[in-house]
Amino acid sequence: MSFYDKVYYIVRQIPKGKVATYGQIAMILGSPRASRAVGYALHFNPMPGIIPCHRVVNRDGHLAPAFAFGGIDAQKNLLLSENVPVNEDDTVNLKQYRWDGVCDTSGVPE
DNA sequence: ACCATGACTCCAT
DNA sequence: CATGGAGCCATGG
Repeated sequence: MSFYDKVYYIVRQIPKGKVATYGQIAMILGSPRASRAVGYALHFNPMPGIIPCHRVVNRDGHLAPAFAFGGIDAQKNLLLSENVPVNEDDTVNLKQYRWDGVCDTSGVPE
């Protein structure tokens, strides 16, 4: 499994009604500073319908400025559909909605 | 191995 | 709070 594939695997596991940050995904993959590579991975192969990238936000909970599914508006709409409130600033309350699931690569296929 | 790229993050101004 | 510069990482040429 490539780094990117792991990213997709992790993102796919984000439970409905929760969001994860690039940094958190990177941390789960074992490289807390690879947030950049994570974002790049999602960008170059978003796999619509399979990877809920709308649940992936930056450290501020701010939605991606270049959401490929139809813009931030679409991403915001998707989050709202999952009971995840989005502020006027296009941000979510990480304090309450940050994904606190598994934090290791135990179940991540190589 | 080196350079360039990018949905990131941190620090300084 | 807005803007700019530098650091980090994985991938591809």
